[in-house]
Amino acid sequence: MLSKKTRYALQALIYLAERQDQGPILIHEISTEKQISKKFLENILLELRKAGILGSKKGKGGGYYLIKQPEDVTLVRVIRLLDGPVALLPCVSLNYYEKCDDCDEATCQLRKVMAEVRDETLKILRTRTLKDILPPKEVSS
Amino acid sequence: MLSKKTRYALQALIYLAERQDQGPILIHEISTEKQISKKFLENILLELRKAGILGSKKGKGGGYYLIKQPEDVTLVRVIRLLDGPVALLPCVSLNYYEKCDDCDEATCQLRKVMAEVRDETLKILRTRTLKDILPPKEVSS
DNA sequence: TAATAGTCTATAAAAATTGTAGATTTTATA
DNA sequence: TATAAAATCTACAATTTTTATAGACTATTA
Repeated sequence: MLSKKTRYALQALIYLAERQDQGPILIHEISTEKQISKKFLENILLELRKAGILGSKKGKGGGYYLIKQPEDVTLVRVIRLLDGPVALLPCVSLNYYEKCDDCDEATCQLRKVMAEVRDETLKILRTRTLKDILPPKEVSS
Repeated sequence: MLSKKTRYALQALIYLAERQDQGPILIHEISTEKQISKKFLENILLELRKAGILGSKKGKGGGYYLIKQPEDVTLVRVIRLLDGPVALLPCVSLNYYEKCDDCDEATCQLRKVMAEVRDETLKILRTRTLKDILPPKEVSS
């Protein structure tokens, strides 16, 4: 399961993507609109900024804004940043690899299955971006 | 990531599958061989028994044994039992569904992506069984 | 220079995971 | 039939992770 942190991050990113031309948006506004604890959201937005996805401006008229195009922010990037590994076992994680003490990697069959799961998951999460999860435009009747 | 509980369960199942013809195996033996806390393992084996995957016998000469054929124990079954949902969001979980408070299911685009991830993951985990993760037979030279 | 708004460090609270204790029940067998 | 063996059950404890908060600090604007 994705953590709340990741889900909050995605919600905030959607909010900012929808207002990309409106200049800096207040943390407070996002936290109110999306019902996310403001202090918690601060940390999340900061991480997204440090990762180069968001920009920020301090002081009056400040706030956060998307500095990438929505189609350039992959879901896997956000998930890894806030949630950590995508893989189901540390020993098959590409970005957070750790040897597992219980399996011999050369022969462990579970590892092979989990590597397949990872690959199929990545196939999807690497190609889908923020743009793909923006709400569909309303069509008037 | 799979929990230790699930990983311990899989290890224990492998151990028992390899000894399916040897009658009941002691918890103590599995815990020693696989380096798993005995008391913790007790709980796990009990869950597997209640789920109808293992059988047990009390008293002298007792222990646990596999009551299904390894090819009939899917990985998804074990994972769901010990770990819970396979899906990355509660609102796309087939077995542990919960409405999410932050998305409108009809239009939420993230939900669609996560449903795809779930489907691809299930494609693999539903077809792979305990038999598939047993160690390969040694081939003499 | 006052008000605004993000940044930083640290901590606290809550939840989930992992692990333990000890009494109880069942079974085999001496 | 008494004894030892081994799973079962209930409850709790410790640890780790996740989620949330506090408050001082810095930068910016007007």
